[in-house]
Amino acid sequence: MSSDAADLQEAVARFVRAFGLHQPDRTPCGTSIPTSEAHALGELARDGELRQVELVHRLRLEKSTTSRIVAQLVQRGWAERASAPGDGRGVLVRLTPQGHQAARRLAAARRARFGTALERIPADERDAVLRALTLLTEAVDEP
Amino acid sequence: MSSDAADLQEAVARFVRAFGLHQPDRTPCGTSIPTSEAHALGELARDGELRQVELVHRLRLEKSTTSRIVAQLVQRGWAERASAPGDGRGVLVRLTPQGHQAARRLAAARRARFGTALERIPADERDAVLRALTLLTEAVDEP
DNA sequence: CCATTTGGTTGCATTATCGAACTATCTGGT
DNA sequence: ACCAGATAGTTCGATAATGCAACCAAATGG
Repeated sequence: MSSDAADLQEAVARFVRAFGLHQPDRTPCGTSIPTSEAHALGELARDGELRQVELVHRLRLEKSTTSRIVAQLVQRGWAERASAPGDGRGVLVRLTPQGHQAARRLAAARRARFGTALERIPADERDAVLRALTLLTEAVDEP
Repeated sequence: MSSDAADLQEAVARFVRAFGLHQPDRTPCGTSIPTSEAHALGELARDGELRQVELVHRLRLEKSTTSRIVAQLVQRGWAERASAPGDGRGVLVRLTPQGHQAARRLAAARRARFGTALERIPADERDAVLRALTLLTEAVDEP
């Protein structure tokens, strides 16, 4: 049985719905922060601080959208803007201590959600699933 | 190397961004109809006609949201509502000829998009990717 | 026959996204 | 040095999508 484009399309569509990616205001992980902020928070937690433009690239959003997301993080007291060293145009976004704490909560919620999912995948298939997802991401990614 | 929840979370996050699931007004497949309508259209094309409540289940959306999506399809002239046979409350959503045509266009666009993605996946991995995606969908789906 | 469940619709509130217009800064070529 | 063009951000306006609550109509089951 060889897979064709339609099968793949359908599998992706199913995944999107099953995972609840339709809900923009609630992360699939159950925390109460908006999805985009969760993505941004995750990236920021990874590096502690990031150029805003780097966030644009990682999140694949318009700079205007990204600017707003950062503004929201700042408003929550989770991040602060500083001017980027060596570039007067740039903004450096840095997590505050509360931001780091929020990121830890988010990470815990994610672990919970993905942990139970992982348990439902036969142990000897887990690496294959992860690998497949990575392959698919690269395949679907347009440059 | 065994996968853990964090790896899975990250892989999913990457996929979501790479595939462009953030854009609500344009399907990842490049057609100009809104994402939700595309999903609905796909399901309707599959069966020709569906109870609206069935659409609610398949799309995993609120009945209000679904009602609106159907209204939009009707407004485009792609679907029509009829009262469900044997149930005076129910609505039967049926694709019009133009609706079927739109569905074919959508299917073609999807094939194009997923076809090139598929080409980028090594041939001997394709079945594995599809299988993994299905496994993941089941794992992530909460009852 | 009435209470409850089920299927739908509409109004209200939130959130998200993009593109365009505008400002500020940096960079490369002359 | 200087100016044109690229780059980084912000703000504004328009669109889309979603959920919840309130409400109505039809079915169902004691």
